[in-house]
Amino acid sequence: MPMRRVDIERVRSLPLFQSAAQRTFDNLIAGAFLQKFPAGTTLLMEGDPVDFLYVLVEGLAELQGTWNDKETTLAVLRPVSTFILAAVVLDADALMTARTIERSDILMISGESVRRAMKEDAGFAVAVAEELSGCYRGLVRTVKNQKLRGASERLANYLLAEQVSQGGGPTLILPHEKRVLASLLGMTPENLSRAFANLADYGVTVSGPEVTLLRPIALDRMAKPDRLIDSHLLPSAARVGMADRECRASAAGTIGALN
Amino acid sequence: MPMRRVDIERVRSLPLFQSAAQRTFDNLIAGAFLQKFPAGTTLLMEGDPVDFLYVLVEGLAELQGTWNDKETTLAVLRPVSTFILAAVVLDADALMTARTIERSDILMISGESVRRAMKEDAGFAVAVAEELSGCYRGLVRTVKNQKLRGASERLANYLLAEQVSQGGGPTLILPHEKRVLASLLGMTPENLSRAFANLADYGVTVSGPEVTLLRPIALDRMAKPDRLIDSHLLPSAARVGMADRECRASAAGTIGALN
DNA sequence: TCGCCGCCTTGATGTGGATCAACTCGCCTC
DNA sequence: GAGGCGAGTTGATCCACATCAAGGCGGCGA
Repeated sequence: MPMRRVDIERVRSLPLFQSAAQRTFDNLIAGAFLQKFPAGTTLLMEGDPVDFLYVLVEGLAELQGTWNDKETTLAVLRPVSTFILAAVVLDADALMTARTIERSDILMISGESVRRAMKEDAGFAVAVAEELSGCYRGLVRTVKNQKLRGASERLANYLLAEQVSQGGGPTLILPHEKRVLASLLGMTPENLSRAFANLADYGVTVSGPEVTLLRPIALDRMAKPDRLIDSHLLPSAARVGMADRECRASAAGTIGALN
Repeated sequence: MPMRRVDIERVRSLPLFQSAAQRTFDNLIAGAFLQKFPAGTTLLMEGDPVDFLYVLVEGLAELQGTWNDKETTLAVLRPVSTFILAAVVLDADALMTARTIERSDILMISGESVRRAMKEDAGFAVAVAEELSGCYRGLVRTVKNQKLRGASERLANYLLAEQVSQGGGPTLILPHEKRVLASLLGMTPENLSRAFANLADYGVTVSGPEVTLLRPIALDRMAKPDRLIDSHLLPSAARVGMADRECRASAAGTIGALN
């Protein structure tokens, strides 16, 4: 329950908190608490009022949306990222359900104190606006990805993005069940299997959670990744700093800090 | 080119600017200019650097995304709304193309000065964060709408939303060409026609741009609108103020202030 | 007034993806 | 080690939606 110094440092170094005054940051974490949740825990239900800003410090979590008994995954979050920020800022009800995928450590910061901190510390308010801008742009990418691409194209681009985020080697590990990936990419599990089968022609081989890209150039040619949809291809690597936090948000995949 | 007092007042009363200090506001519009554009003008191309925050004061505009020679409409904007805010905050390239649909009056505010104003005026920075939160949530609704509903369901919900936004009468006027609507709803024009035909069973009759809902209850039962997707059904109408700006963002339709 | 040109509609056909059902395989329990 | 999951794959079928091809209709310019 009490935060370790290490965890505090990790949170402090998030873009969201980096430019906040020390006093602001102290106030924020003063009333916050770190909690461990087992896999599969629902942290927050769609439609519920949101009392906390959540920070995933360790583990894996998922944001999903529901309608008419259908369910879809909107994002998979990995550490360290914040979520539910927009609802906190507006003090509104959650539009998405948040669930842990793995056992996770989650920091919960009072929403009320976040709103207060924004009013008192312009630096923090700016950071919040920047974070939200990145989230927003991540979602724009997601919508374009959904509306403009077919299923295998979405998968191909997801794989290419995962590849770079896992170091660029030819083989990568799917970070979670295929069923979750299918939902994230907007298809059924059955269809994800078939999409993988299609990509075999482009040198994609699958073995359990392990995917190897044997012909990355061929795959790239079919995937046609685009910097205005797929955030893994950065403009030039020059601007690594602040404003680039957007780059953590991937259209098809793990959206860094979503809400 | 010089702004009329009326226009200034309209802009000033936007949620984005309401809580800004007078001095901040004056600085912002000092370097701004109002310009008229004919219908079909491209204001900003996908991928271009963004130098201005745009405010649609009069007319109708559209935001679209492209990939691989395909095009899709992400939002239709009506006055008064701002757009391209997220890109301005991050000083990043545009992810969407902005086009006028009708002859429009557009106010352009220096992006640089917006970023400066945020740092100097915490009230304004908070307003920007709130605006972005609303935009973000609008997009979450859009994604859910897209991934969870079928074409006729999307159309039905669009019509119900338009109905309330046009005063609640049984007949409403489509604000733009059907082809744009089709793209916005994620289908082809041909399919939009057929979707309208489907809805005939639920009392929807179409005559040119004029749509009449003869059996709103039946239509509602098939559309299954949901407050977590369709923002036209507000929680309680109690909170009309600030934080509720989000309500202007409609999942399927005219997203109030998008970027 | 005629004729052209978009927008919209309608029909015929094709296809991507959903659905339903069966089967495998690894894992966990007993 | 037998049984029983639940995840994943595979195949058969179905359906929603896209695509292709005409045709109607209204607006606008010559």
